[in-house]
Amino acid sequence: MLEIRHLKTLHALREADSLVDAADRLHLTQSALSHQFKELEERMGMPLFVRKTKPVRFTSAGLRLLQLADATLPLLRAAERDISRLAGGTAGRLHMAIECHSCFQWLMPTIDQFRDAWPEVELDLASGFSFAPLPALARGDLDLVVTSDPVDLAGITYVPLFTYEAMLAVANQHRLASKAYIVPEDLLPETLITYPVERDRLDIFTRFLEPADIEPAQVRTSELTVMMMQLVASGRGVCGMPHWALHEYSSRGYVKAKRLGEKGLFATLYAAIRADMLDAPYMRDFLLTAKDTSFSTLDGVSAVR
Amino acid sequence: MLEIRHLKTLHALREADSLVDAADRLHLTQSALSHQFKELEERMGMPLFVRKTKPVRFTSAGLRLLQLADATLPLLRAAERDISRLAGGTAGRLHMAIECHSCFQWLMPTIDQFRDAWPEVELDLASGFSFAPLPALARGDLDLVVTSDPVDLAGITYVPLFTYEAMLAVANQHRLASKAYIVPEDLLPETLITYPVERDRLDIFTRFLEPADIEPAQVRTSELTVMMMQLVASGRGVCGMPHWALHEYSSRGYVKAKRLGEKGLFATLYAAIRADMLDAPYMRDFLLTAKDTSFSTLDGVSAVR
DNA sequence: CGAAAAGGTTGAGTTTGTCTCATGTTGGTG
DNA sequence: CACCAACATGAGACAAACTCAACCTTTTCG
Repeated sequence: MLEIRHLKTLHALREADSLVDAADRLHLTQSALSHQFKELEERMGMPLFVRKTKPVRFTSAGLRLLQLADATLPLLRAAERDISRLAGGTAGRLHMAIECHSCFQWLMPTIDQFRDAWPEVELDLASGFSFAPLPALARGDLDLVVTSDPVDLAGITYVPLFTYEAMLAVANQHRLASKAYIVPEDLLPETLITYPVERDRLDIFTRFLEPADIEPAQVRTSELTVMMMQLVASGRGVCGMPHWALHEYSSRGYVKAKRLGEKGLFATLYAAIRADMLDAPYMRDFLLTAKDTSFSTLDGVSAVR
Repeated sequence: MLEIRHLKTLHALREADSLVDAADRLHLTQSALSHQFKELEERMGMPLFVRKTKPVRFTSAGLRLLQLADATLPLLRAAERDISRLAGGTAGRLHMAIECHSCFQWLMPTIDQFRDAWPEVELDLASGFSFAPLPALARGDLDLVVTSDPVDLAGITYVPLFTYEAMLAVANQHRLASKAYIVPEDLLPETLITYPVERDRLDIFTRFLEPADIEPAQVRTSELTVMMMQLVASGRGVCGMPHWALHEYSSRGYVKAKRLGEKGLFATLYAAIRADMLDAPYMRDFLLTAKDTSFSTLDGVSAVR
């Protein structure tokens, strides 16, 4: 019924002040506009503007449609721009979210580097998200989610970034500090410090304590890594943490990092993206950059920054 | 380039879970949709969805267009609904603004009555407007403005509602209370109470005091009519006011209403509307109702409510 | 005052686009 | 292996939208 062409014509007519002028702007003949309006006004059942005046005057119906044009045409242009960016591949959008709470410090250098290489790509990082990130990814609201447990979802692929060891941070003089590795039972009398998230998103519960059916004496949470290290160092608890996040503190002798289980507890971080985004050159580059950065961070004799 | 049809098809495709199904909903053949998408994807330079899966899976580009569809299709529907209301004439919109500060109490019974007669018409009354109402009327943001000074504006017509006399309210024992009528000089030593609006919108200045080049000893403002009457009754000032607004107070002996000038100061209230709205039946009826109500109010032995 | 210019309408003819119909292709399934 | 379901493709039908040319109407200006 109503077409975008009509909205564009109305819009042009407001800018111009006659049909002739508007036709020029639209690269059409004046006759075309006349026909167009005749038919549209017939369909609408009333005139849309008064032709005799200069500039033309719109009727209430015309004004209502202009209002619609003002609301929709910009949206349309924005979408078309986004699409052509997607097609071009040198620019686009990269809205991220991270599930892994201690990934900030690792992600930042990646982002910094990426921003230099792809200044045209619109970067955004949703951190404290109140929504489920994977559905948002599938819906198109997000473009990349960093997660450690890949769930099978149509259209979503997981690109492994790196594997790390989750370790236990204990105070230097802690009774566990001299053990070769930690077993679940060791945590029975301990206070465990975690990030304030659900248990089933913490590997130390899902893959270490719960399989052995062990519950620590106490569990407390903290938002900040430094705060957690503070608590651990002063002997008020222990905490599980990626060894690369721990490195900064253990290498300076603040705390000791202990292996969890005889063979260690390893986890892999994945970048979840929509399958078709694998083709976007900037996405390929981001993933490579992320892997590179993680290697230098992991082997890092240098402190994590 | 991009057409509404495409957005509708995409939308239908998301609800359905195959091209065949979507085609059914749109009352088209599957072939039509296939052609449509082929051409659209060609224009966009990339696929919009994956066909092999059930339900279909959208690519990033497809999701972006769906987002556009979600944003624009509702706007479109709303506009079409408004237009068909305008055409039908039994329903529509009537957003009003009043320039005349003391018109509320007069307008209310009109509105009450109108609402009963035209329940389908969406009524709104913008009172404390920070914007200029007449341009808003021309733009289509408003549909009716009650004003006492009609300025010539393309496409705007003024329908006279009623003529009233502006009078001066004074305390019963006031020195002016016994005069047959008030002359500008009488106000020289007085405190004049007005509504808090610009002077050039107050008839007592523009058409009574300023022509005689008289300035009252003091001018103070008040928002509420009752408050102004209170001040007048206790002898702390005088105020100009439509006689119908004054009637409630003067008829009960709280204040006295005096004529301004020998022949009185008369003003006419107009309803400003866009010319083409004169044809809308509900608008015609509103204007008639307004005139009727104003008559009963004006002759009103009954108090204004 | 009359002619030219400018804005708009209308009808005919042409182009373009969009649908249907018929048929071909592909991937999964009893 | 044949069949089915989903989708693709080509040809033709039809409608929509544009251009061209002629015509009407109002304004402008010598």
